Amino acid sequence: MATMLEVSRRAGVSKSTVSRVLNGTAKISEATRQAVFKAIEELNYRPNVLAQALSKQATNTIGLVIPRGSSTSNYLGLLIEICQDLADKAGKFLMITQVCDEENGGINSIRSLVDRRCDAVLYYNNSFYDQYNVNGDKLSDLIDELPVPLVVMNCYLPRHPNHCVWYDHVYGARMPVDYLIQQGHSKIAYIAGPLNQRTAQLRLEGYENALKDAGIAIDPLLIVEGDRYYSGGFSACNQLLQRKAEFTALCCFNDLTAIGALHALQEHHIAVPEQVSLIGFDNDAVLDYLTPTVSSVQLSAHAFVTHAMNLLLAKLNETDLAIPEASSFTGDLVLRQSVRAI
Amino acid sequence: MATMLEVSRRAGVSKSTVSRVLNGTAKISEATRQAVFKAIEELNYRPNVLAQALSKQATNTIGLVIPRGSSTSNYLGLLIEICQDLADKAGKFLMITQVCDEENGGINSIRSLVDRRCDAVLYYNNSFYDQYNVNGDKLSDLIDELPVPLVVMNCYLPRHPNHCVWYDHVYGARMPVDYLIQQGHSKIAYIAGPLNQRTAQLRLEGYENALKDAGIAIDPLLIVEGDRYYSGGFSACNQLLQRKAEFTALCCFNDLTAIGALHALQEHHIAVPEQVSLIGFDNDAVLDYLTPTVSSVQLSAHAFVTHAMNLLLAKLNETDLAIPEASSFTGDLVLRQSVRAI
DNA sequence: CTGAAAGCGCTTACAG
DNA sequence: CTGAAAGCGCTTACAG
Repeated sequence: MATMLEVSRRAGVSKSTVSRVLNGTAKISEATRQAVFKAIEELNYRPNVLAQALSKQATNTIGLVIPRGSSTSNYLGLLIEICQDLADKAGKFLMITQVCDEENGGINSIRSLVDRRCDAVLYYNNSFYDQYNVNGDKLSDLIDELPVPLVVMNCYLPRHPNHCVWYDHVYGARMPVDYLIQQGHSKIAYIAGPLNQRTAQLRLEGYENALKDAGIAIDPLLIVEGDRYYSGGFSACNQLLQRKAEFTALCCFNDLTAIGALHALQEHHIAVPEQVSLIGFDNDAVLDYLTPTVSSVQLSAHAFVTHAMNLLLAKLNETDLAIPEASSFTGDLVLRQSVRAI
Repeated sequence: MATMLEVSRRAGVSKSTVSRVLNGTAKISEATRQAVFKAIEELNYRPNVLAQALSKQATNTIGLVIPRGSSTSNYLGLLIEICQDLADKAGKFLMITQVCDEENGGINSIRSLVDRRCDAVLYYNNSFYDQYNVNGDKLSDLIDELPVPLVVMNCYLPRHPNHCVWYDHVYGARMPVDYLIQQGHSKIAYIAGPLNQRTAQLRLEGYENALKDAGIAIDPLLIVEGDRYYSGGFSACNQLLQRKAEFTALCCFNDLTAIGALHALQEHHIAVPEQVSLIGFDNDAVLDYLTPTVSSVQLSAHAFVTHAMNLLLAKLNETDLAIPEASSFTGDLVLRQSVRAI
């Protein structure tokens, strides 16, 4: 790998001149410019970005920490793609790394990006290991300590509301339940996500709140814990059926759970929506192609991620985004064949 | 951000000593060790990885270039997770970036990782923009030119067979067709992927080869182009039905296509598998939860990615993996309810 | 318009 | 066991 010094010698000029030609940071005579470019070409020279960064004390890089265990959803692809696009537009290099210390909530991964002198870091919290939101405190401490801006996605930090962007899972999860109640349902079952996961707790809370507010008693027999995968939805639904507790509607932690449940219902020849109305969560594209098509709640991942990136870029420019009340996102209920009034 | 110099002053020693304590690269008296650690603690010091890399002339980093437009599949999650795990195990930092120059096949993204002095780069080619495999030549040239090892996934480079790992799409795609023929089918339709994509071309070729080898004429009326999404499978299948060309089996470019097609068949009250046998490709987990469950071809992404990473690590150690014949991967046919003999 | 020199924050022979 | 010095490959005042 040729260095700038070698280029300068070959071109018969000084390093400084080569640097100036490359950065367009001073007027250089056309002759020397040509000579420099020729030498660069001949030596196949490429600047050492590390050295540049060290010297300039800036890397022009944004770090993104992505969660593990997302191989079952396409959320990750969206997240990365949106961040990449916005980083490109802002002229920043996006350096992505995956959480390597799940038990520690990814703190090490964030640190590692900062150690590489990212100008700012974006972190997606999958909340899986965060039963009591302990990571929340660690994250808050980290925000105070880090020399660069950190924006946290999918987690609400009371001490740093303007450093995070989160979904209102409670509200999102009660929307389908509210709707079902409005349609005359009162025996509404729920298959939760893994309840050691904060998102799962919050969504269950939404389900319960909707029932409470409607004066419907919460029946523990109508609540089962799934695992956020098809298989968990399938077996949870089978459990539900075994219990013989009647229900006319079933809400699920996510779409995979709902699809697993649908399969269980169909195996038992329980007609959807005639006998049971079904609603998922996430609005996966496949729902439109199932028979029946399945209703769901759509969280606008696009708006969400875009907001987070813009918040980060604003912090970089120290023009903190005027933050609307709270950077909280809810969702929309998307109705399909799987639901009917009673 | 405290520097090593500040730490050394606070501890009353030289920079060299601090460096040695941190790297365990020399015997240091316990007293000074303690003093150094104390100073580090007090100053909240973290080494500048950029400076370390520049000085050591090594970054201990592996670059991974991921494709765009993968937001519809969960392949990306798998790819990243496996690479991250293996990098962790090898004690390397994995630096991920997404292709930012699709039209150029990601060459710039690879370069940008090399400019950041990654010790080696892994690149997943999604082949979408590679109708005539032009990128293949560019990639081959790049391999010759780069100062570090580059391993290319999902693309066969004739000049560099030991720098790439690829799926045998032709063979993979003919497996279901061979099986159907063996089960007595001869009127087998096919919904292709977008045919400007190399993978789609190769899989179509597999379908055609199977028919040819069985002495079955290829009927253009039984071939439609989809778009690799549900919607394309749905409308392609509708086209197929409109043509009134009879078929007893339908193979698809991928599972999304098959699911879209299944929906179209069900809307037309065509029973699967009684009237039409259906086979997808990729073996998405959802297939087990559809009604009927849908057969597919499983490419072992895990083995594939693992092999690629190991190849890269071997190149880093200059102990080029003894490469079996060719780093080519086929798949397995996974049979489910959607297929029956005729 | 161009060069010599100092500096970015580390590591590592070379001495002692 | 420890320090002074040179070097990694750049950038950027400071001169001219």
